[in-house]
Amino acid sequence: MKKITLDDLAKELNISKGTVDRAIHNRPGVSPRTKEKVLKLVAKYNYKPDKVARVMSLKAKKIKIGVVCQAEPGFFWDHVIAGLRAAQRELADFGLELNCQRTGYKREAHAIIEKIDALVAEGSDALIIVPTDTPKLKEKIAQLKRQGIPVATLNDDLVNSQRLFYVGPQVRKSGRVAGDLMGRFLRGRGRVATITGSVQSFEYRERLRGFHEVLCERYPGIEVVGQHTMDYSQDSNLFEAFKGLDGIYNSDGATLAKVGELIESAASHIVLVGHELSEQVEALLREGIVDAAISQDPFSQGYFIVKLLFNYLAWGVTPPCEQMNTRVDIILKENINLGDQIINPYYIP
Amino acid sequence: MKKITLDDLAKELNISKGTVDRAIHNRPGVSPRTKEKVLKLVAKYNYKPDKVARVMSLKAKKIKIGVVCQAEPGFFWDHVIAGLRAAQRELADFGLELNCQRTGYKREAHAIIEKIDALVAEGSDALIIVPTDTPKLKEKIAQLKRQGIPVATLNDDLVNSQRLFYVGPQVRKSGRVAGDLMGRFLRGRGRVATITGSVQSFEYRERLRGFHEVLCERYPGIEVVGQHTMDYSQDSNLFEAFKGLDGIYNSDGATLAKVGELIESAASHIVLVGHELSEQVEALLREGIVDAAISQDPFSQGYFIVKLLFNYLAWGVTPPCEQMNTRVDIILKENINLGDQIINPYYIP
DNA sequence: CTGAAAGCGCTTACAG
DNA sequence: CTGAAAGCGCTTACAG
Repeated sequence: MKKITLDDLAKELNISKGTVDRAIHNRPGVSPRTKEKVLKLVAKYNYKPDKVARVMSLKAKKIKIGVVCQAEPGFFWDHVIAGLRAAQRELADFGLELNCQRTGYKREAHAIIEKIDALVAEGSDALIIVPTDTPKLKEKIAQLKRQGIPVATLNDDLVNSQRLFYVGPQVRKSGRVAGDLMGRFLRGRGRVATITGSVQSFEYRERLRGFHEVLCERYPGIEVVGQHTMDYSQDSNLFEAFKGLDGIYNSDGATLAKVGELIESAASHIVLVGHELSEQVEALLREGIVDAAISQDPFSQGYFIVKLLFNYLAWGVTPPCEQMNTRVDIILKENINLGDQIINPYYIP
Repeated sequence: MKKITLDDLAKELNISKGTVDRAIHNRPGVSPRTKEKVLKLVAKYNYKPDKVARVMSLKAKKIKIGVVCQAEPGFFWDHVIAGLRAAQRELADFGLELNCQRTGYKREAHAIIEKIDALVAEGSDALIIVPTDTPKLKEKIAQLKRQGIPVATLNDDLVNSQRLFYVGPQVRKSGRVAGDLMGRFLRGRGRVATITGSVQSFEYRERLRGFHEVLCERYPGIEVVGQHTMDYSQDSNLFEAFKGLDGIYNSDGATLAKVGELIESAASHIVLVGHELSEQVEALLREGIVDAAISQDPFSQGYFIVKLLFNYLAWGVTPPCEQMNTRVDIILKENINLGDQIINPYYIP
């Protein structure tokens, strides 16, 4: 029942540990015959190298992961970064080094590629990026793959690229959840409007699509009477547009607090459903202005993408699937701040 | 910038590594003067022993955690166990051994204590238990603490005991969330009844309390017209009692599927809010019979309590607080099965 | 292509 | 009370 070691295998085959090790890890300089013998025995005993010993003997070698990550809005991305850092702390003793480069709100492909090149030059073994959907970036990812540098996508996927895997939300589903909430809160009837970011984005479009789908399928008594856009960084007055509405769905994750304030100043009783938490949104939830906020669990996005990529690099563990999704959390007045991250022993608030 | 090691400290003080090690870990046989010198230097450099090397040198020593855990209902506890196992797999190479003993639906103190004694006899370094609130068990926990065996409570806390920490849900809050949902789904008016488990339990009582609190505070137009009990293991017919109701709150986590089926057969449009997921409850959510199920994230309960206790035993990391809460997840038709556990690389479905 | 040996940074049994 | 040394299970530079 004792755990089998390299030494055991070497003794049984009457060869040295070094040779066994080389055979197992496909290192050059092992005769095919020897290699075969070794692999047979490995399979027989289901031998797995001891992780701790491996890290121990590789002390000098660091595993470097480079990150190119959006910086704004902070109420969302700060939590992603907190997750990245939590994983970094957890894995520091196992040789992980994380280099995190932040970009602005607009993720221009050229800026991302520039940061990627810098990270590669500095010696990154793998990259985590928040991509934009451009051919240039896809080509870059393919090229990195050829160089042996795997890329994982965070928060936004790049489906037809050579990226290794994706960690992030299911945006369409989160739109469907919004539709579900709106339908229930209005008991199936009323006039609603949608407000979305002015930027053309896959994310915003998919959310709206999910929202409309659910209204069509299950709440025919709800009429969508207006579709507005709004900019994260500019003021906007949709005051007039709110008249006579029963509900508003705010589908981008950046303007919920603004919309809430507009409604508040209009002193109307519109049901407001939107995405992402921030201090302001939490306050508006408490006041009853925002009725529900749907969160995509930013902390977990950062935390798990690092753990998954590290497992891949350090122990050769391939993730269970290509797309791994964070939760779609429904936050109401009564479950703001419940549990969640605080339970993670590496989380530092 | 190089990481400082035991050897560095020893060289700087012109003493041996062994002595430095003994001083740092409060092991016997170090003169006060030497100890002081060492600790001063440790503080100066903020020296932290390398975790990997520590585990490496302690290979022979296992850290044994014993678990006394409820077994039923399986739709809930199976996920707790899955979480325990996930943590076990993650930490196996670091010396964790987990021995999990399961009890039945009713957690009799004497049965729990029996299992505790067996686990201690077998050499457990620490215990995780799902307690019942009896003086005997509290006394047992105090006694274990005196023996140097820390106890963590899972899912159900024992507040005035000597337990080290608690991981589990905030039951009162989850009742409040239920009240919030009921109020919103009924738009603030209607007749509702509550159904709870027939067992006297802190958990059930607190949930009902939270539910009533929110109705009182925020939804005066909702009238509670009936309070029923129901047994997890017995049939029950509340058919008549459902007449004329707009909503039902099912506060125990075990009978939601049953209540749902009763409502289904009555073909009525009662809003049904309850706790915990199971295959049947998921089916009822899809059919629209159950309107919302509130989950307390059983997987995380199992996963994190093991990680936290292991961190305490292996590296001396004390958890950030005494009570660590898992999430209060709101599950509707549209966010069944979204993300969550699958993202954990050690989760095996 | 293969082996013997040193080393990663701790811990501990043994000797003094 | 203190030191010198062996050992945990891998990896790799070096020698053959």
